[in-house]
Amino acid sequence: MPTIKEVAKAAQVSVATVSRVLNQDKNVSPQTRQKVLEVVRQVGYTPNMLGRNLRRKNTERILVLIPSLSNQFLSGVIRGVESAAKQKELQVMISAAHNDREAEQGYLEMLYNRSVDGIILVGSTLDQEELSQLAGQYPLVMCSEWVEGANVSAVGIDNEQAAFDAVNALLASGRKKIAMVSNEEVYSARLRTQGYRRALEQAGLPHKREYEVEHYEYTYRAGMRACRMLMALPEPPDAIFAVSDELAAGVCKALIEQGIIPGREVDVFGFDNTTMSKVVTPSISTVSQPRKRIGGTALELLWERMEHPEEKPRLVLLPHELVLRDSSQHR
Amino acid sequence: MPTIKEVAKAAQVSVATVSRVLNQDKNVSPQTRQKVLEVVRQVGYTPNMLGRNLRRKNTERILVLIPSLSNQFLSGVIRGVESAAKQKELQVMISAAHNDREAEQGYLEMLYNRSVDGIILVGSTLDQEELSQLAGQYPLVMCSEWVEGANVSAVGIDNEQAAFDAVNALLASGRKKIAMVSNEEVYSARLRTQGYRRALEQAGLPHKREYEVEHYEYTYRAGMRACRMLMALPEPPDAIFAVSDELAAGVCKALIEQGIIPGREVDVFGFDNTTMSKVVTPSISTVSQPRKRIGGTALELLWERMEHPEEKPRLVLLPHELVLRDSSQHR
DNA sequence: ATAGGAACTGTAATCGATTACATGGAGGTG
DNA sequence: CACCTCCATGTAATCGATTACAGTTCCTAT
Repeated sequence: MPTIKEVAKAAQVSVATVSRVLNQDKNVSPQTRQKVLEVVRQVGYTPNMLGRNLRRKNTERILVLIPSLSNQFLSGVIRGVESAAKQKELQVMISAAHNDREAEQGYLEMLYNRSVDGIILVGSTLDQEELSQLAGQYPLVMCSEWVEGANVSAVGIDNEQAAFDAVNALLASGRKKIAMVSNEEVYSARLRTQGYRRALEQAGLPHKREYEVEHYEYTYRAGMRACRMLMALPEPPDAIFAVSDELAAGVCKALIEQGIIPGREVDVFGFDNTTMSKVVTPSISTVSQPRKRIGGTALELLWERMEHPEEKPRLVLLPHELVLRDSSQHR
Repeated sequence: MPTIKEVAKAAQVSVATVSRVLNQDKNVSPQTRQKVLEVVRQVGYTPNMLGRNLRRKNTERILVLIPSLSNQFLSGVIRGVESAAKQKELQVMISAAHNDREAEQGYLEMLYNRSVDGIILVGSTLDQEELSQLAGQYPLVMCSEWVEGANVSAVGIDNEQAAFDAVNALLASGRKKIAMVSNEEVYSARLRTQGYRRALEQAGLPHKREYEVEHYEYTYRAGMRACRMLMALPEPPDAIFAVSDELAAGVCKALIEQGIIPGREVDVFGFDNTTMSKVVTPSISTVSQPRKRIGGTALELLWERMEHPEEKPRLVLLPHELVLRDSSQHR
């Protein structure tokens, strides 16, 4: 791998001139430019980014740090990030923190040690204090999942309202005994539980404690377990709202195992509009988030932080939509 | 963000000494070490990786380049890469190339320009020539999906044999009209088609051209389309083998739409043992690959290339397993 | 007592680029 | 012709670390 020095020698110019050619500096005569480019092509020179980055003090690279890779919804968000990043000529890298605090901190350190120019963080194991402090010093924004009270730019949907809407859809088709499968560890899920409660309250329905089932994983197994618990109650629910499609798919599977067809005796509602909600039979009603727009906005917010670090962080809420399918009655 | 120079001044030592302390060089007296560490903690110093990387000529960072993020199977593979990388103290970054040649080349350039120390490539749009050349110069290995004839280390399963086994399982339960949904653009799928044909041949069955359906996507929609085509044939198949679970799920969905229950009149077999194959009803028989082991081995192969670039690339095939579920008859 | 070596520390070169500043020549103007 | 400007190019400083080499001190063995 040749260096700029070797190129300079071969082209019989100084390294400065080579650098100018490569960085489109106008102060180069057409002939020298030609000659340099010729040599560059001939020896197959590519600038060493380690040198460039050190001098420029940046990398033109950002990191998207997500909790887990096997998340269809997030892959849509990342598509949004990628296409917005392309506009700004930023390279996008992804890493998974797996809800491991140490791993997360290891990746966040890339801000300190300048390995990346900024980070888009999806969820976090850090607290509001730590996040606010970090975001105050470095370009850091949150996306889809954020932390209550943290002074960090963020983008997502209005989770409380979305859950409220979903539950109202169930109420509208006559359901009265609506259960919820949630996860109090995640802020977005807590908000959804609040929306669920508000909808019940507004409809004048009591909200029974035993209708709120907790699970710390968004897996279909957890959904199955939750469903079995709910259906074993003295007064089983006639609708189940889960905070993710995979949970909802598990709920449906457990119902089917018991001979109950989702959408008939019991309605099921999911969240995120993933492929799974479309593929399973019956298909699952769900809340759709504008994934690509969320990702694109996250990048814009990050850019804002990079260009104007002094400005205040802001929260952007984008509109959600209900997608009604066979797992819930409707007309 | 303080630099090593400022730390040195504050600790009243030279930058060399600070560097020695930070890099566990034994030639430092306990007192100075103490003092330096004190200052480091106090000012919150973190070494700037851009400087370190330039000097050391490496980044201790590798890239896993995959075609798409929304792939449950690959996320397991990456878990395997991550845990093996942890042992070697390498940081793992992931990027998606989306089958876009330009995007792929942009990421591969990170080898040339030293942004990463090595790349694990899952599939590629490059040809054997280009890949061989690249892998000859830089640490590059392929994983799960590789390219015929490329002189590159790779790890995966024996796709031909796996398909052979899957089709034999269908034959064993009495199926005779077995169709296949494949993708001739992908080498692993071509191998699977070969295994399918070999199984039919060995069973003395003709392989009908119209039973081999092509699709260039691994989506459930493509699976549905393929299934509708197959079932519209004058002599529809009594079993359908798809090269991915998502395709298989689409096949099942289309069957159900026609009132046919997978596993009764028509068997369905998928590939990869993803969550989806378990969640859908009926659950789908599939081929399971040792994902984490594949990922771990990919990292070991990459490490081999990094440490001993002169040694010949090698191909590692790991064992697969059939997972029989409700979508296929069996006893 | 002195040579030799070990232990500790500092000076300065180095990695590969970018870029501020200096320089020299061409061309224009009064 | 003298002077100024502008363009093209080169020289050298710089980014922030690591590390080869050199120097100093002090201990030990003869």
